Amino acid sequence: MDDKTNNTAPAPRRVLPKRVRKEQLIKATMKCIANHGLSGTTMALVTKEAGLSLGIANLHFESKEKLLVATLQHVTEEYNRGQTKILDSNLTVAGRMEAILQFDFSSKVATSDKVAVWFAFWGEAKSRPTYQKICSNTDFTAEDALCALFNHAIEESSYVDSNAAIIASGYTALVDGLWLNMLIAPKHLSRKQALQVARDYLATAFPHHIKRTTV
Amino acid sequence: MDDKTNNTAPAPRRVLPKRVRKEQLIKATMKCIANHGLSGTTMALVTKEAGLSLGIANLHFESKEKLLVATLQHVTEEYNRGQTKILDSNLTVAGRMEAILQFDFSSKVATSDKVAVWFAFWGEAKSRPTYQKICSNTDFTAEDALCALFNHAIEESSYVDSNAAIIASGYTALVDGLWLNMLIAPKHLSRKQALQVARDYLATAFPHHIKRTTV
DNA sequence: CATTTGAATGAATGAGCATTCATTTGTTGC
DNA sequence: GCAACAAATGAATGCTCATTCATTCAAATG
Repeated sequence: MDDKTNNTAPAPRRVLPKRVRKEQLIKATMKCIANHGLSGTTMALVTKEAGLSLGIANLHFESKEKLLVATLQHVTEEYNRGQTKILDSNLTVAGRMEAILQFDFSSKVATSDKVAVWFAFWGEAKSRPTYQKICSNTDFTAEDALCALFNHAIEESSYVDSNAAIIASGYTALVDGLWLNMLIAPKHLSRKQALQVARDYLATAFPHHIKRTTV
Repeated sequence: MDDKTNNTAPAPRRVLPKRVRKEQLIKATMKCIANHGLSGTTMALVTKEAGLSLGIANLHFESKEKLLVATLQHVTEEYNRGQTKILDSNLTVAGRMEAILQFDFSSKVATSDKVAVWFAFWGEAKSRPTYQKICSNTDFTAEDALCALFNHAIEESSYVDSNAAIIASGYTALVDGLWLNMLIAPKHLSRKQALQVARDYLATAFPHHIKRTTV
């Protein structure tokens, strides 16, 4: 009787394709960074979190450093893809703006885990060219895309004295700053409040496109 | 020839008061964090940077952790003191606003070294209650103080539909975000540009107090 | 000048951690 | 059913680094 119901499950070892293993490990890395910080993230913790053996991360990623970079890329690429999808959609300019707002503060993007990863790397970026490149490229991409949208809005309603580049720069920084505050003091700044602050910013810049929520 | 002119200066040991040593070590820690990141900051590096012996940091701070916390506090307290000094001054409301803008993007505050320290700890704050408390308290203090100033401005010029709390929250987040971008991509966002973005924000909210810089 | 005090030093210690690789085990082709 | 192969494991290895503490030395005291 090779009974599978023994509760001290010994070693249900499985062979799975590389893709699946990599994904498992990246997910586990994100959780570890969120819960223990970048400095507290060890290979032992990550592999335990993934329910796998110690050696497996090096098998699939070659080194801890490469696993970390892959994790950062995973998060940033996910963000850029989501943003691009909205900006390339066939919504109206106002519709796209509203969608961006919802996206930036949705429960999918503004997840504590993901934002924690984001800032963990940002904090080390100054001394790590690899991290710096990934982080800044993500930000540039996001900002440039927004700039294009804002220029359309300015043309459409001929706002005077408006500078799309400045507003895009401001909006990007504002979102980063709000995420930071949500991360560190979620009880002080909720997602809903952060969304209100961001909407307020766009409503002020583009009153014909975005309506301020009544306070 | 026991020649004292040998250029590998041997050991001009000095005894100095605790206060001075502590300050030296905190300065050195800031530099290390800026140049090597929090994870790359070792006791050996810090003490070498300070030109002192390996054991001295533990002598004066008891542990690495306590040295790091002292460094974070040094930076945050300096910021809060500077901000308070402006807000408690006898300048007009508009004058205080302008002074805050200049202060937040002055070469004293927005120094690469200091901002790097700031964000290095912010990145780890989620998993470190001690860091989290210091970082979030600093932000609350700054935000509350601004909120009071903005309320005065609203009374003064009876702006309609303005909510000081939201604007303060937004301004604080905006400054954090701008610092972040300056830190990571100084070539993409200069101090001057960042100041313009921040001024734009306040000029939009308080047009009677702050004038937009022409673009 | 002799003595005491405690600041400063840095070699030695030991803990923690990434990485390696011999071994085990599941899978595939014959 | 049996090789041959590749995925997975985790004990062992060796390195990095915070911390300790016996020793050295500058200043204060009489």
